[in-house]
Amino acid sequence: MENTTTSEEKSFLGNTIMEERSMKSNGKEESTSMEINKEEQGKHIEEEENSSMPFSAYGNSLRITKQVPLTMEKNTVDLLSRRKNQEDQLKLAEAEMGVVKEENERLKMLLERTVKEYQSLQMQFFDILQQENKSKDTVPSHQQAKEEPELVSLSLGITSTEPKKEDKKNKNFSNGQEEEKLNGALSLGLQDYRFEPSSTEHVRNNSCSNNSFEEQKEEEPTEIWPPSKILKTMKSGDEEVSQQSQVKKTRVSVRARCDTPTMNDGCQWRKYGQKIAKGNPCPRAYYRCTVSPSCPVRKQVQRCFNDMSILITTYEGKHNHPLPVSATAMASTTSAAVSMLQSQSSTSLQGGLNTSASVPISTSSNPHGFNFTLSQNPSPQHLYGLPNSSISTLNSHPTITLDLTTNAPSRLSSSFSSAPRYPSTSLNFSSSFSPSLEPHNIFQTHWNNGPASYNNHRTVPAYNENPIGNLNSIEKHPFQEQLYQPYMKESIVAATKAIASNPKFQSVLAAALTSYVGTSGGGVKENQGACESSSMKLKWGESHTMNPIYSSSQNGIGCGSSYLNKSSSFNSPKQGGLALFPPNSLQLSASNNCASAAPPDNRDHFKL
DNA sequence: CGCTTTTGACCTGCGC
DNA sequence: GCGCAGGTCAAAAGCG
Repeated sequence: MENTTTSEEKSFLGNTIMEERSMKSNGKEESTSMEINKEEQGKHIEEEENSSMPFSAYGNSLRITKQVPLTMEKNTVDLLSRRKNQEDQLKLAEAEMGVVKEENERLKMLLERTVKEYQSLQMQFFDILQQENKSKDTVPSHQQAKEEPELVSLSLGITSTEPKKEDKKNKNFSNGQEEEKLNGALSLGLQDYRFEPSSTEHVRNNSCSNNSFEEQKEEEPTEIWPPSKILKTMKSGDEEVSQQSQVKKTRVSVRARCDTPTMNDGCQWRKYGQKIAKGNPCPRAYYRCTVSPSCPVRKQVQRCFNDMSILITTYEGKHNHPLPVSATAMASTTSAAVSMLQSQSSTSLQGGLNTSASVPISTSSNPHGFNFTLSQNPSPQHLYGLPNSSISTLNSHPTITLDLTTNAPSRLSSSFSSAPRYPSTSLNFSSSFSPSLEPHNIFQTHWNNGPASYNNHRTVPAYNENPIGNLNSIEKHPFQEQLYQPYMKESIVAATKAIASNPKFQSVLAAALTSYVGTSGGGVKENQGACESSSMKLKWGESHTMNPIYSSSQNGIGCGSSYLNKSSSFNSPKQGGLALFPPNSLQLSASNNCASAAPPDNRDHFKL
């Protein structure tokens, strides 16, 4: 202020109003910013007023003296106008602060509501489980025995072990107890996904099979589970064993579009064989889980002959070791699918060997939702008039297919500029994601915090209380609008509808969503390394035909799996993050096919 | 050098 | 019992 006074004095001494004006306009004290606080402004004004006093005191000349009244008047007017402006600015700033505060409050409330909704959803989930447990009390003991393990395991398939083969395969275990310990102790969460065998959901044979899984037909010719087989096993006396055998062979097939040789599911796999299967010139690769030497889980990877962009990954078995975070997504999802299949199977068996169990897991109105296909029946059957659901049986390999390639409406395709060619849909899992579900990183940035973050976005809560209603309301909130990408909203809406019509779908969806979140959350974060060489980006709607999470391995195998893996050992086609996110859904894109060998440095390049 | 992939041989189950 | 197909083994080769 000292300088100001000095300059003003000079100005005043300069005897011209123009000079003063010039000085004021150029002076530092001129407040042009709202950032100046009231106190400073007050001082400023006061000093300026005082500065005018010396002026008259100096009174160097008559001429100057004569100008004093005019100068003072102008000065006063100027000061008043400035003060007015400052006050206006102050008010403006206060108003903005008020807006910000309101927004802050709104966000707080949103967060609280989200937390509440999450808790509510959790309670509902547990209630369902409890109800299921109650209903299970009435189920034959042998079935309980069969399904029990399912409850406690985060498995890709169903466990159990065929006496003969398993003994051979598990020879690494010193004894059965040890293995049991592993199975029990190492199980991860999300194991409680089960499905209520609601009778109303069964036996809805729909002949329409427009979208039946063609690949499934090829690979797994649908046929009715021969009653003779069932009878034979039942006659064998050891129902439990037969059940387990059946369970053991249950498979979960994931159909997803993927440019890379294999899908990244978060696990570490080692290829142990390759064969040309009948009906498909594309070789089928056989992988086994290498996270644990004794892990019985196997997976088969094969391209769809009709659409080479589609990768069919079939899982069988149950992990007997802790899974990488990135792998839990796929595991929980497949586990849920298996559980559903199992519940259906058991229900069917209960009902007199009728194998036409049906589970409506997809809806015609769910263009990018989950598409589950149960392979347990002779001919694909659509349940609930759902074109994408079918049941078939592959000998002793009941298979449930998660079809993540369903075409989405052209409208959707266009909205996601990038993947015009593959308008796929569905809730893909990434870590992908995935994305690189990503699932393949699918979500790293937004979902770093896992489920919690996810919930904060109100995706889950949205359908919890009032699915459709909330979703609709979401569209009205700009803030939420950003969070909810169009495809996301549509997926959720579709999922909501499906849930409304099928209780079992809740579990599946829950698992899938969990996968969604889980992958993006921990999985992606922890394992993105491998695949992000090309700065994986988690972009909503960016189109890439490849699944976000998928990464390629050294040999080209490795659809996004690597990016999820931290360890360098996770290179190759082995890993995965939940990569079930089709192009049109959550997508993680990589400028290149994420190579497993990608430098870890690029891990956190995910964007939403 | 250790791990992974490749690939031909072998094993197993099923249908005829 | 034979043939076919799916699935697995294991030695050799490749890769980092």
